[in-house]
Amino acid sequence: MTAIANSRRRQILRLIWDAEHSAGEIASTVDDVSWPAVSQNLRLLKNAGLITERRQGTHRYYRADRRALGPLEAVLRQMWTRDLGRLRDLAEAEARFRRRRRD
Amino acid sequence: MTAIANSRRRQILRLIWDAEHSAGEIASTVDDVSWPAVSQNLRLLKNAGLITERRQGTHRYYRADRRALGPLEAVLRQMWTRDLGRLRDLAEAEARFRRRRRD
DNA sequence: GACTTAATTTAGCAATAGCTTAAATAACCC
DNA sequence: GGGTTATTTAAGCTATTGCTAAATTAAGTC
Repeated sequence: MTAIANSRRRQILRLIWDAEHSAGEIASTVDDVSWPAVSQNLRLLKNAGLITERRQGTHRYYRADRRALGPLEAVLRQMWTRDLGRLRDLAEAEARFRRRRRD
Repeated sequence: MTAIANSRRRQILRLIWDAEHSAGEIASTVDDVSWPAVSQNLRLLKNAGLITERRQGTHRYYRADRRALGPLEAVLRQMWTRDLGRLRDLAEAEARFRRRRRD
């Protein structure tokens, strides 16, 4: 529960929702944060049993364990679409602002 | 989301799930915690829009806003029954212990 | 108005969460 | 073995969280 209470971790979960990704891919996608921070969040998610880890060579691939997430899945989906809504609103406000300046 | 990440607040929500209760009733039911602490958690829940408040005289009655909780309801129910399970397990372990001592 | 009861707000404190930088591990390649 | 790449662990720091005790507000009663 506390695992998905954090927005960075929700972002990570979204990244590894449909397909597995290596720690490096995740860390370079999530920005404004260092690699170790991402690694720590991955460990927390794994300890909570919400993601799976597959090691291959020097890489570690992570993936959301949707079964383990249970009813949290619905909550996550709601929050993700809400985030998208906020982004869209921001973009629209930005566009209105530019249009007004141009006129 | 962070609102229900806290076990005290989940406990409060369970108390005011089916019927409204006054702040005092809630505070005296939830134990190991002071009134102000309960009051603060109630305010947090209210700011998050998850509970409603009705004032009558010197009393304030709170109640869970199940519509606002949306998919969080399923998560809460799962956690509550899980807590019950833990309590039952504890009780059973306790019983086994006593039985063994009695023999 | 003074008094009681119900509840909240304020101030301050201890524990925790999440981060950063630097050091360590682990698998691979030459 | 030495070097490189991928990732984690460790140590330490700051911000936030949840609490308590004390002060405050608010509504009713005499």
